[in-house]
Amino acid sequence: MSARTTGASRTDLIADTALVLLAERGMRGLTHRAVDEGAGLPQGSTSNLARTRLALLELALRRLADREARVLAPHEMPGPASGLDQVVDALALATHRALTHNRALTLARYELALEATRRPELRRHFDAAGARFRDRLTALVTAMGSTDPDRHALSLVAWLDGLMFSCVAGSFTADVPSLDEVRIGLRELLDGMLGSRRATRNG
Amino acid sequence: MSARTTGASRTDLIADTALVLLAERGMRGLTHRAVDEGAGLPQGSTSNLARTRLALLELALRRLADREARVLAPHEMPGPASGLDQVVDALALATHRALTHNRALTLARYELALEATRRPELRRHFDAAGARFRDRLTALVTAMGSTDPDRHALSLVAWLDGLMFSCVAGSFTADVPSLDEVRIGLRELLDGMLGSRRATRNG
DNA sequence: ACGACTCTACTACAGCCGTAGTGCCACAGA
DNA sequence: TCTGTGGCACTACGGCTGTAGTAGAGTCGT
Repeated sequence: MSARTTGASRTDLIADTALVLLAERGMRGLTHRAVDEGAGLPQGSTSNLARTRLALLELALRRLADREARVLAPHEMPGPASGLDQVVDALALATHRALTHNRALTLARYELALEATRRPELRRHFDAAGARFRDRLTALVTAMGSTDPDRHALSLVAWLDGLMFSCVAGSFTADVPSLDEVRIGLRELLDGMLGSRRATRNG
Repeated sequence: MSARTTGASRTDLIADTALVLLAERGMRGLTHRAVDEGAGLPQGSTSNLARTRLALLELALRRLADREARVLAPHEMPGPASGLDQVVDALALATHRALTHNRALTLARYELALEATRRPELRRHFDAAGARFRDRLTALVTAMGSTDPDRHALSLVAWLDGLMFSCVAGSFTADVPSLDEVRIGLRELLDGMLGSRRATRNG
């Protein structure tokens, strides 16, 4: 309740508010003044912390990467040594959470991804964060016997990201698939990629 | 040529310019005045044709649906009676074109999809257009022997849309996959969905 | 030929946006 | 205690945005 938030927590508050605004009002709704108001801080606070608009976007993106890294933390994700089922479960769970509990964060990410198309500074941060996740997936499919890890990792990312986008902003907004549906679909994709030899093993 | 464009062609010119602006400058770059300038029309033209911002967005969305409908026209897409290979080829080609020749249109679609999250009027138009495509896919996978056509159609849309987003605005911006890579990935997904019985048939 | 109607060009205005300048306060080091 | 240093609150301003009013030109039916 201290109206006074200091240091890092103040920065995080502003960044989180920016992410919420991105999700709720889009790129046009993110302004210095709107963040001040949304965060309950006096006018000028945001403008002071992030002097330019680009600085504000970078702040939000850094915070987004932090929070998603926590969600996808290594200890949450199975290592390359794990079985297929564990990988499927972990990925499906993370995806399902992004559609429900973390919906706002997911939306904000797409807003920033589109903006990064036009802002090289953002794109750099974005690619760095994405590469970490992609490399993890590449190692995973390699361990599973993929014959073309890079392409398979792309395929996997595309399916996961596309499912999230379709359910959050696309033609499937109404009904979010259940965790089981995500799991089954993901399993099918992996079966197709890895060949039918391990297709229906369950366990 | 005539600096004077009349009637429907004028409307289309304004809508197309709006789509280009969405792709190149994003939601914040789409303004009545920017469209005037981009289209080479006198100031006030866009403001007059689409009095409010929502009207301008609806105009752009209608035009987008028209142009995409032409790309995905029935005679371009194989009917339910076609073989698996024809379906894969047609979908892969349309997707690959969206990444190369129609990249701007694809980007504009994602901008509008995100905006539709917050504008019920846009969402209605959007869902109607999406439903037509989805229904076609549902019929297709049904004809192929899918055991769960709705979920498989969603899976297919997710993969296609996710691939496009990842390559146009995501972590794979740099290298667009070749037409063959799209085809192979799509084939793998279908194999997984439909079971391995028709997996590697070729021809 | 003429009047009604539509489309176009131009202008006005209130509000909001990004950015930057300035003085103030709290706290750390000497 | 004095002083400097960094963050904070507040204010200013030029520019752009969405929206709307109005008058004139062009078009069509009769």
